Amino acid sequence: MPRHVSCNDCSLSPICLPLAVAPSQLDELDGIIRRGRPLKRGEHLFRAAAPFSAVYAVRSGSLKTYVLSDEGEEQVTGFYLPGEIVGMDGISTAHHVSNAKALETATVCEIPFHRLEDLSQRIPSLQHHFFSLMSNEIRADRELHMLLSKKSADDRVASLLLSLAARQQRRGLSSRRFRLPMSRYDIANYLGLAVETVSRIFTRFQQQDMLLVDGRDVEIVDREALCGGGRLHTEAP
Amino acid sequence: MPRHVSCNDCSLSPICLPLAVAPSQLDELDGIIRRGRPLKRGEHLFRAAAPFSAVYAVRSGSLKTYVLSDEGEEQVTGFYLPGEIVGMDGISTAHHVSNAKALETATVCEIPFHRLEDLSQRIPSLQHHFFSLMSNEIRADRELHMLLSKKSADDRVASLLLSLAARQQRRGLSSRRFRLPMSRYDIANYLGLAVETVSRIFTRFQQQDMLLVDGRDVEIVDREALCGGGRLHTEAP
DNA sequence: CGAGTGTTTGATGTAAGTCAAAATAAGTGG
DNA sequence: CCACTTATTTTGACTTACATCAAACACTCG
Repeated sequence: MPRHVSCNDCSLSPICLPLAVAPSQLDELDGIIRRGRPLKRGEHLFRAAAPFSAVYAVRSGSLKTYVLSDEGEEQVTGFYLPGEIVGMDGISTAHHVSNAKALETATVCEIPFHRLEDLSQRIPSLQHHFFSLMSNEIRADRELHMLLSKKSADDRVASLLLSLAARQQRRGLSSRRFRLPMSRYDIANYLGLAVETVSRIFTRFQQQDMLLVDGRDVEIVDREALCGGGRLHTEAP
Repeated sequence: MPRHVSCNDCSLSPICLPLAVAPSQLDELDGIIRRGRPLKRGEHLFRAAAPFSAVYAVRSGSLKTYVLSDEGEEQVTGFYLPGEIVGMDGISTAHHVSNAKALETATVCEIPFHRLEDLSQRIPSLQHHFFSLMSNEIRADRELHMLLSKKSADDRVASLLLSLAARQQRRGLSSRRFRLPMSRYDIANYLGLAVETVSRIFTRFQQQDMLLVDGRDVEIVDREALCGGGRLHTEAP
């Protein structure tokens, strides 16, 4: 992938920020974006407490965000795939509150936030889109809240798989077969489960012919069953 | 409380939207705000799937937001106290995704969202403040995520009590003694616990001289111990 | 090719859920 | 204002889903 592809030429533009900007104004957006060198697996994009100055659009690869509790234990708070925006939780505090780390080789577009704010003053649709993006993030968090507080371990894993599948689809990729960018440990941590539990659920889903698993490669065989929350083809009473 | 108090005269203005608007422009903000009749306990401010047209600033009383799962079970997603903004999760979808219900008699200021967007185009600090507000919401959700996926029932209840205390303080009220606007059921639901568990924890906190509880009236006796997550005065190893 | 992660599988423990029922509080209509 | 109904809260006995502990088994990558 070329280092200095412009928004104009970027294949992600239909699902990224450019979708909110008229073609005639796209150069203005393009002008404030800084394309960085690729991050290697394990490298940090930003760390908690570092000054907040920008949000980032993932161009390739993937990242996870996490926070450390007072006791130093890690909590994975999100996974970010190409076309998604990471770093929006730092806006209110002037410093980042989470850490962002590459799960694999990844490239991001850096969008200096104060310049994005300036631009949003002149491009109403961009302001609106950014409000929407943040609102989406809030909505996703509410769903996660439900997942963590009400749903079984099976439901949680199924739900994450379906979310990843949907996000693949949005990029025009297969929603049936894909490679998980994150470890079982990260999945478990994100979903509030033990690694062993996640591993057992993957094998069980496979035994129940809902999923084909080969390490990090997964194929969703029975989408309906997964939607039904892991409970295999149960009928309502 | 008078029906048509303006932002100028509202005691909440230092912690509400007006804090982001210069006094000279406050009338413009004031002009788009609609003050509704009080909501009675149990009345809905908005319902999921209803068209989204506004966000709301709580002026008095309190509300909870909740979503219903496919199976019809309720998940409480948040509590909103005076000075706080409710309804921001509907921005991206053009319809509300959650329900908002008054926990007690409550009054709100309705802020038509498209007019707020227009105003934000002209008042940069208002745009920034609104980005901040949403970012704050995201950050709070991340903390909740940690709470739900890593922390014990004790920690969760303690954490909610401390959050409510902090929000009391922001309004200039006592952070030691206050009245819980929500039922044990709502607390349990919000924190992903059973009602019985919450009730037991309240009594235990009282036995451990951390809390004084009389129905919904609480007094935080040992703030440190609560911060320490319910684990009574544990030292770091 | 060996050291170090990451993943799977099995055996056992426990925090918190569920079920049941009493005690208390909050409405509500006569 | 009081009797009655309906919600909310508390307490106790029992159950369970998932965590934890332990150990073998793959990758992968210097």
